[in-house]
Amino acid sequence: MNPATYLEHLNPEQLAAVTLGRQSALILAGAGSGKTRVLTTRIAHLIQTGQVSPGGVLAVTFTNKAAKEMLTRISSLLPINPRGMWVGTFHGLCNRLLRAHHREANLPQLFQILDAQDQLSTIKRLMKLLNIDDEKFPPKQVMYFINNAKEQGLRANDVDAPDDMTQRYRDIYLAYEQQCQREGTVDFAELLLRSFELLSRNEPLRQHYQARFKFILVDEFQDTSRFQYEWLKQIAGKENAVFAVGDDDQSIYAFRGAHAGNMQTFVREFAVEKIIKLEQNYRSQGNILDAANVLIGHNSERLGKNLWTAEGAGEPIRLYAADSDFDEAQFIVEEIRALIKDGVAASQIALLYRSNAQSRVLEHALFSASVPYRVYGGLRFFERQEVKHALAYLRLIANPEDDTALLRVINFPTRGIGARSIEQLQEAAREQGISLWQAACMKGGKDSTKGVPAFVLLIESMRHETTGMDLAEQVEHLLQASGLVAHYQASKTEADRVENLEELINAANAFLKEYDGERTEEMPDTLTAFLTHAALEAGDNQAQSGQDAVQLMTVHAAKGLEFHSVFISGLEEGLCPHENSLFEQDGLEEERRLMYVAITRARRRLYLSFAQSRMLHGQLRYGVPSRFLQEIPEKLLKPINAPQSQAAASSAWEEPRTLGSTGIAPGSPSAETETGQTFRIGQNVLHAKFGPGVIVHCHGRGVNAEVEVNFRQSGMKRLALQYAKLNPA
DNA sequence: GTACTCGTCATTTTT
DNA sequence: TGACGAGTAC
Repeated sequence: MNPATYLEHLNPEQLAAVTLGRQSALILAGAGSGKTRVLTTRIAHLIQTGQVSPGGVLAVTFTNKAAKEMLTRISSLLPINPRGMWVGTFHGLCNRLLRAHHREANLPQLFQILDAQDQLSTIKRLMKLLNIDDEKFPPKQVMYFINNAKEQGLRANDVDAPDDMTQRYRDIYLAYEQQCQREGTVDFAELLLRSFELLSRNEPLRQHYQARFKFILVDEFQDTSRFQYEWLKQIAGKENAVFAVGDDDQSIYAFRGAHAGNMQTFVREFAVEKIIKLEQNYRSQGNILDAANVLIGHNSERLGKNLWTAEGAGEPIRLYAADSDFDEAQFIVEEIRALIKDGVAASQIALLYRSNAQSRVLEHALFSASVPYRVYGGLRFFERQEVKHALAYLRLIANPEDDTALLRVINFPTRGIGARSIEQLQEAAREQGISLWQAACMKGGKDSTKGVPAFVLLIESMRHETTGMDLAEQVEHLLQASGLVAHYQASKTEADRVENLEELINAANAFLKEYDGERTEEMPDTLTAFLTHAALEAGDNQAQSGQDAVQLMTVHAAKGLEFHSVFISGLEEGLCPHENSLFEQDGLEEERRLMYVAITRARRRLYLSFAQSRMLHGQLRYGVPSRFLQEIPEKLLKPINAPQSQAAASSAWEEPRTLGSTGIAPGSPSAETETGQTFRIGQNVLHAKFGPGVIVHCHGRGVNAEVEVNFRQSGMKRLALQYAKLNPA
């Protein structure tokens, strides 16, 4: 394509970002401001104008989906083979690096990648072996400890252990480290750490890559963790230009290590001169953007940005106050039907919520009204147990030393190898410092038609019979030979899993088509490549795709997407913002960003709703409208109703309304104690006896001050502040 | 080994 | 409320 053509439709800021020379820059790209376009156009432009060859480009994204999208869009701009470019997730790129330099990284070339499940089961197994009480040391905590250490760049021996407890954790970490090394397995955090160490310890290698990647681009920079940032520094060196694109207002993954503060650090450490703000929004209409802008304005830790649109104000934001979660769902379904009737595609309607538990009522209502819908979340394809079983057989073919895989299938389908035999194997393996597979092979002997010897034979014959087959044939053969298909077919309750096994053959075929022609020096083995693919991208996590259906998902899952119409439901204190977040550092601001992300998903129509009562954990809870609703200017909102039920009339709703017509409870109906301590509706409190709860109703002052509190455990209580030991949470 | 019961737990999640 | 894991009984 002619450069003039693809540069033509960019706005001035986008153009400046795209055509920036070789210098580090921070692009603050607001929601819907065309950041992917900027990224891909820049890469195309750099190559087109000869500033760099494809091999000199490194682009990092957070999801495989984003990486794929980027490659597709670059290919549509440029007639080049994008293969020379390194575009991928942090983990994908680390994998590539480690495969290419496995010797230097002290790994077998065919190392296997453990997903979170595998990692946890490895830890559990190890702890059992070491006789560690899993009550005192919950395996999940151990996993968290290990990953946390790795995220700080620490090996087991580097971890500070001031007390016995930590020391014990460290011991397990050490054992885990050794176990992985023995098995040739690598977890997600290890991919990062290992490749970081590879680069930092191997100067020639580091220089090689630093010389190669002249232009480094990072997408969703606000989501980088501290360690990922260090990793970037390592590969970028001092000379190279890092082009970081991100939006601090959309940082919603702090809970899993994202550190938006990297943006400021980056500006400082990379001597960034150019900070370009992309503020023109091409997605939402004015009212929606105004609401988003005002809301996010309540956050203090911001780099500062204001979205605007060339389009008109559009429709007002609709606000619905529901009596109950049931009523809320009912309302949403009615509106959805009306929208669909007006010609909006069902797939252009999204139903967003803070936590997955909220989807149930909504699903139920949609189902009853026979509105087609699709729920995102839940198990992903490669995480399903039947698929993991099948993959375990594949893994054993590729590498029999893989204890995790062996344990997974040594007795699945059942073949008479009980817990005792397995313990014996583990015992033998530990004593002699060998793998379970080796121990199993030695246990040969008398009757090779049963038990462990039969299993050894089975795996070996599988390996022989599959040599020479292509990947899909191998998968198909293993499914049969292992007895997996027969097992599931025979099952009454799990027969549907056979479909997924068949789907695995399709996945193998699809994988072959996509990757086999492009075998690289880093990845000569198709089987390992496929297993890596399975671990690194677990596949879709949406149920039944296809079909035009309403989309249900958490706000987190909606990031990066857009819809004609968006419903944000459950806007109650305790849910959104989530009560747990209030205890966290920067928690409330992150919740507000979440709300910001949710709002900016909508193109034309936005519905906000809350319910005064909601079934949660089997208990009826009375909620108070989210403070975020009060932060949105009233003039942008159009109340659909005022609450009318008896329940509503007798509860918090009777308090004077400062916001009048919107039906939003005021921010300050409060009760004050003699000592001057005040409590207000919606506030989270802690009671000495009843534990945590939310204030639902306040009345009186001084010695007469009373509050009604909905306690998490014990439900509604009316307390006289004079006596109750109530503290703000 | 499997089917059942009981107890526990309950944001958000990609790689 | 309901999903899941561990433990128990056959």
